[in-house]
Amino acid sequence: MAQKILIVDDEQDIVELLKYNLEKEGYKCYTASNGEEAVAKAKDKKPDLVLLDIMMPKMDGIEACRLIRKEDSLQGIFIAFLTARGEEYSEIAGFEVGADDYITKPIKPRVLTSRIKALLKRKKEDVESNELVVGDITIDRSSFDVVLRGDRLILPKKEFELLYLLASKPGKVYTRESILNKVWGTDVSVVDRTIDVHIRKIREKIGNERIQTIKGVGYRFVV
Amino acid sequence: MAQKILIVDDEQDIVELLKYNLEKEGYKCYTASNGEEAVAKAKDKKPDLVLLDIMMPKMDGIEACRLIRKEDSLQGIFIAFLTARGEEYSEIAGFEVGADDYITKPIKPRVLTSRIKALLKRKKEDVESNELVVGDITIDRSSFDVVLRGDRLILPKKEFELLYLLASKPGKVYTRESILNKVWGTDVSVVDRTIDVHIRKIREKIGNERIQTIKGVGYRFVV
DNA sequence: ACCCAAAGTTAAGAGAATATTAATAACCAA
DNA sequence: TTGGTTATTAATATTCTCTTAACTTTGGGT
Repeated sequence: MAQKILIVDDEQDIVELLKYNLEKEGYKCYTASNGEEAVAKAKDKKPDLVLLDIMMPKMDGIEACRLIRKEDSLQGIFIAFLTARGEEYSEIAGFEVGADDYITKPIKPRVLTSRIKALLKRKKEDVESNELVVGDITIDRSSFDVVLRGDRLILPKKEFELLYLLASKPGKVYTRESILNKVWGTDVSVVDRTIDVHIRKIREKIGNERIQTIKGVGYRFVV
Repeated sequence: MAQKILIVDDEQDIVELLKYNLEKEGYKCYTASNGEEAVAKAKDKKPDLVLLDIMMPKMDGIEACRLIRKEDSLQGIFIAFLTARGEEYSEIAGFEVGADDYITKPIKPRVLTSRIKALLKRKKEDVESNELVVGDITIDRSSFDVVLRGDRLILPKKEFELLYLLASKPGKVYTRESILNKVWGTDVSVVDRTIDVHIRKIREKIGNERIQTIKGVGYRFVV
């Protein structure tokens, strides 16, 4: 199935230009003209990639990006900013908010398509890896459930993400810091005990022995 | 250890600018001024990232990139092109030849460092999952495991760090002073017996003969 | 062989990190 | 909004690591 791209810009000309060129390459395109619309359409269409202009009325691209990143259902989505040359600050903010790439205007169609192809190729490779089987546990990102020796468990989001992280590299010790970065994100600030509490909840459900504590270091999942 | 960046550009000013800014961020930088030199230095220094100008005398960046990609010993290396605005063709060729990113001139230091950090962060996490194999012992930083002839041992943090230090250079004698500096840090003050006690605990677990005492000097790990 | 500084040993207590519990806050769906 | 679930925090308990002190042993130098 064709990969989907959501194009967001308040200048209609640019939207058309992009849409024309990308559809020629076989991508399915959707469009939006401001941040709010972008977030709504992203939730609705679940595109693979969002091309997001930064300067827009109502809600700017940075904010839209932040909201999209927060959305559970839009996890592996790629976001690339469209930015005019010279918007130095925005570029930095863009990366901090989790952009995967940014593309400078004026847009050169051949460059654009080449670049997008490269981006989406990476993505395609990632995506197929969403069912984890470790020992007697199966963790499935797409259905969001954990199956332990035949029993289906339901974990809330944070617990799921945390378990998924640990189980994705069995044996590897994750420090509290890296757990925070990966499960909670870089900008939030939560107290350390929060992690313990989540670990405890998970242990309650899957058994104590599967997650080990390495005191002074972190946690790891063992088979 | 600091991550290494190889900067390649024929314009000395640009090389200096990049070097200055990246070293300020704590990266170790090497430089080259043309494609041939770049390939040679890449093989020699094994950088984590190559910043590669496209237009250069002797051998251009595209060709250099191709050669680096072919080199077995340089597998996981990252390559980002430096490209002047308007070099449309080159950008496309760059992606086709396997660039991970490209950065447009004129270079804005804050954007550059922000971007490079994002790139290298991904990489660092992979690399650091390295294991040390000395004789019949395997010491794995990422899992915090010490495996002795198949048996998995769990050492507390300090013991682990100490063993890791000694085992990282088998045969080398570490003085008490340097052990303190590296395992405990420069500012703390602990009594000398503390080291003995830790050594003892380690010896208990891995056997006496693997860590030798050189009286009046220090300790060393032997195979 | 003796002395003495350096290293080894042991056990106990301080201290730090994590576990647990319960209460509160944020969130989401009906 | 409301009711129910999830997330976070605070307070307290528990566990394990680290350090120390006191004492013993070792081994090189005279």
